[in-house]
Amino acid sequence: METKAATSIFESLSSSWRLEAFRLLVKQGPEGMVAGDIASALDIAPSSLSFHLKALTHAGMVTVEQEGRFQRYRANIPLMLDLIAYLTEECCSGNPGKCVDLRAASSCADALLPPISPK
Amino acid sequence: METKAATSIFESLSSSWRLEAFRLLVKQGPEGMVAGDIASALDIAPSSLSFHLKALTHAGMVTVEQEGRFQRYRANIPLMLDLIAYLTEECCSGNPGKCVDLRAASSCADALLPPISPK
DNA sequence: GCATCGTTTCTATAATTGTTGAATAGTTGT
DNA sequence: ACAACTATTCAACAATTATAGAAACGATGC
Repeated sequence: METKAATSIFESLSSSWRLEAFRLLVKQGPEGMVAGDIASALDIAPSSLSFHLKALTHAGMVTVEQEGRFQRYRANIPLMLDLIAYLTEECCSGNPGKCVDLRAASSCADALLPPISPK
Repeated sequence: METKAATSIFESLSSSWRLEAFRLLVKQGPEGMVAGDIASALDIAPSSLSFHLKALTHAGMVTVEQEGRFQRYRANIPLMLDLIAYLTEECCSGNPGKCVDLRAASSCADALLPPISPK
């Protein structure tokens, strides 16, 4: 992943509306949600939601598919995982020992970083 | 993690300067880097870097410690991992089957999400 | 104490982002 | 073709964010 793509994604998650919408879609899984239902769930003006969904779509974090007169949105989980990989890659320059203490301090601990191994 | 804290973090990673600085610090590990070295590495004006490091510090993604006349910055790895946990929690409402295909599509695959288990 | 070094803060300006309501466009059912 | 429904686009305005250079601040060494 390039820096530009990553900043675009982070920017897309940097507003409350957009983060809440994305998390809602992550929770919803492959089923996704149509725009109107998202607007209802978040209690946001349709035009405002459209603005934010467009930002998420442009960043690639959500996909949209027409479904009759509805627009169905879905979270792009693979991209989310790629972003996580981008953020954590080269952690401590791949030096095993340096990371362990830092990992232990997280509430989610080891599950979220690739297994410790020499570079 | 609350939404507000998460958006603050995403916002702090949404500029190229800040993302590059943070990744540099992640790579550097516990050793961290002093402000001047970061500025040199990124080729950015000191006052501009200070502005961006302040944003990262305010979001909690980096810590700063005085070291003689230098300021040493370090990435907050545990918070990074907490952020990842926040982003991935409740994925597909904890419904095992729905996630597998999505996970497989990522270049980093299964390592990055908590093990699949019923809610 | 004074000059120097590393860094931050201040000031002004430029650029970007978010909000709202009205208008527009596409889809469906009659 | 028409009216109803879903959603996006547009336009104007308000608010926020980024930049660069100058000034200020704290720490160090002579």
